[in-house]
Amino acid sequence: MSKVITPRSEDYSQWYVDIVKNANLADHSAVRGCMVIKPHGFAIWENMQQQLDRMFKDTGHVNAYFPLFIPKSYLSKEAEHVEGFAKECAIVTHHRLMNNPDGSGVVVDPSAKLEEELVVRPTSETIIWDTYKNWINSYRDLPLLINQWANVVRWEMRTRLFLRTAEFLWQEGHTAHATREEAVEEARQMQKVYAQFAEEWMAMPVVQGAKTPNERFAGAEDTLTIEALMQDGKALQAGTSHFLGQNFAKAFNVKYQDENNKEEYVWATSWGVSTRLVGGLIMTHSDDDGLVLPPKLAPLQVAIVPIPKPKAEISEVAEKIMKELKAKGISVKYDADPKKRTGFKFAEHELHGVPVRLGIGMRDLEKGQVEVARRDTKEKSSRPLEGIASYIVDLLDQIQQNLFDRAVQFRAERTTAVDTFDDFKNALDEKGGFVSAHWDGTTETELKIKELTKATARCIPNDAVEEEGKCVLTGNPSKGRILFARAY
RNA sequence: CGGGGUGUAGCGCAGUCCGGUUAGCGCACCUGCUUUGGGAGCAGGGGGCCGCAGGUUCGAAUCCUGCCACCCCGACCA
Repeated sequence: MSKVITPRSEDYSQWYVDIVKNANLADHSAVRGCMVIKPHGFAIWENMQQQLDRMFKDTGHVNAYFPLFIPKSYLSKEAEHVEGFAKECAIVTHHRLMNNPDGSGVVVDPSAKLEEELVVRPTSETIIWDTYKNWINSYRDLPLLINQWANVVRWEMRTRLFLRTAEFLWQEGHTAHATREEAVEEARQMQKVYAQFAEEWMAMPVVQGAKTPNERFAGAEDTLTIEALMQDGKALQAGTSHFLGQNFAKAFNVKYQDENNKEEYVWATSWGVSTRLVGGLIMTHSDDDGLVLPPKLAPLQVAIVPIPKPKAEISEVAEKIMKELKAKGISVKYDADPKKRTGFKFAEHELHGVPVRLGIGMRDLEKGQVEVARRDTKEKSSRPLEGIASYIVDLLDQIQQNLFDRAVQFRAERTTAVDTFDDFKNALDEKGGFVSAHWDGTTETELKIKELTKATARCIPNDAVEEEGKCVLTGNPSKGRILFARAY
């Protein structure tokens, strides 16, 4: 039986699609640019949501929900203050259908034209700030720390499963603060929360940094980002946290009175991560046998397979192990389906990314053993039944750590510091990955580099050291290195 | 929106150039037997408005016209 996954070396893009489809995560929808997230894919997203939500609440945020439809005029208000807001949107113009007079289905009722068009939210800043205007009067109302879990729609010209779909699920935090300092600190805090989630839960190392002015979110004074590196050497913007200054407060007239009776515009942040993270997770860890999931986010952590088929003695042992594992908070399934062959089950669990598989056969039981297979390294070993549950708990931790270490090592191998433009181009062509280089700080140079190499400025790393140097393209003076990469 | 490509069974494809029996193959699915410690083998079977709409023709998956959808590469973006 041949493999169902295209080896990565042949076509990375196809490899990624193979995994998404064969592991039953998602599919293209019949609706333009949208995707259907299947149960197994959604379960991963749910686990992400659950942990992120916990982290948001631990940092003082609460959830709320705002409308899907945004009157077009709200976006005009934003546009007056902000250049380059999102323009690729779905727009609602009518509110009724009617039977087609010629009998062929339904048509839009022309008499049901909306007075004002509604835009399906591409992001919620405008409607949220229009609402905040009514919620904020006094310094006592601040800070306002709200998050929303929602779907948004952007009429992207080109879509890619999980990474860029016309409709996607995300969370967007929108906060209002009395002072600039507090808002800046909030934006930094959320960047850290995202980085911690990416590294500790997704086992996906990220670079924390700030976007260059050119790459900033429209309307932001500062855009903080976490940047991950995929196995094909392309970078992925995995999350952003924006310091919005007073731009939205001014656009929507959101003011508060301070202790001295003085009126002041509030300071704002917004931050978000999306189902794109699921794509990032797949592209960070998976291999030619399918999905590889970090134990902390795997919908199923342990699969127990009877070899060669279910038997009373085996299921008895399996039940006992399951009980112990469940008591330790581990999700586990006994795959006793007699219709599927053993080898098929092995392959299927690997395809689905189950971190640990236990194989139990009569031969093992006679020796008081079970077979333990780990997904990350594909190593198999026989372990004594005695104490197997705590062994597995440790093993899951080890796998989580190993995935992270492996990804860190990969990133280190694909990160190159260069001082000449030739080296810059060579590094991109030969290794891909991040290229660390001096830059003169102008948008003009940044765009020129993009034009010549297809690499964009990913970020100015938070931990960049002050270092005198010369811009890799222009030779103009530079105070530090920033990261470039070809990106998704 | 520009350039290229593809639409044939649930999925992947051949057939189209050069029109001609009943449209074919692999995987998947159903039935039976044999298997069963790494994606089983054999035998039998079910499933098609050949993207849609026109046209040419005795005859169209195949030729012509128009439309639609999807994919890849750009531009845009989380």
